[in-house]
Amino acid sequence: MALNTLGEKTIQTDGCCQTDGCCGPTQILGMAVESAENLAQLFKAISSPVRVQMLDILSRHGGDVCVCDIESQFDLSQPTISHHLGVLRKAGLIQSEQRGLWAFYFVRPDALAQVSGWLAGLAAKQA
Amino acid sequence: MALNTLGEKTIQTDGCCQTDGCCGPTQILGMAVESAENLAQLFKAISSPVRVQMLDILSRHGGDVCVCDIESQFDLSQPTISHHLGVLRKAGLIQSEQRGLWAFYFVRPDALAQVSGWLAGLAAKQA
DNA sequence: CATCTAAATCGAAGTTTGTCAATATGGTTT
DNA sequence: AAACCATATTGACAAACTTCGATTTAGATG
Repeated sequence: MALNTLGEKTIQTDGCCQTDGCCGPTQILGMAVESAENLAQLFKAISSPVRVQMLDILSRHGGDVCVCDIESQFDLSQPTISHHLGVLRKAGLIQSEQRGLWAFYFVRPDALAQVSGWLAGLAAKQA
Repeated sequence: MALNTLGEKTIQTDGCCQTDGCCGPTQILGMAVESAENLAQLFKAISSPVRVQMLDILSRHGGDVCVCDIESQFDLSQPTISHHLGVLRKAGLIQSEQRGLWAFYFVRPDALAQVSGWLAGLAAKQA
């Protein structure tokens, strides 16, 4: 159990361990580094105003949206739009489908739910 | 309404407008740029593995956590820890309280709920 | 087949981020 | 008051990100 220099407990152990020696201060890190990296990567993918708006557009529309229509909503070059869509796609948050000359994008609700769920869990643990 | 060069509708208008001319293609962007920037800033604050783990630690523990105990969970210098905590604090996701020599941090569930809520809304809109 | 079009990729410039050593700040102990 | 301790701030540097112009790719059209 972690003690500060006053000898006070600075981390309360929960349920499983009420006594010293049961589980040390390392216990307060309950998340695998790997999970943290996966989650951080998802958050990083959303962490741009452009990509937030892209997700908004795609979700607001029930189905597929043509890249050309996304492009027209921003004052950005075509390569930049393509880059941002690529970031969201590589993160697994959206998916694309080629139909003829056009590419259509749509959100992957499962991926969004995963991120949303983790955040909801954080807030919920706060009694 | 957006048409591709085949003359096909590439964006379906929803409920409010079924005919051309009611609301143009600009309608598909339903979010204020300002909101997008605010949300993106919150996501950016979470978009690092270190800060994801910090949020996990703080939420896993019901109350305040001393900085010294957070520090001991990472193989990072003290200034770096302080920097990451500062990013989360400036974003409004966590809050700190000075008690004597020590600083204690805790999460702000309302801020987490805001982000989580937006994401849940995105996923929900997908019928 | 030559041309056109939509989207992706490449390469480069400018900006932001992550990290640490050094230092500053503000409270505590002797 | 002098020394000490925990945390924050500053300054510097490397890595990553954003953006664009130029080019490439792949499908459609004449």
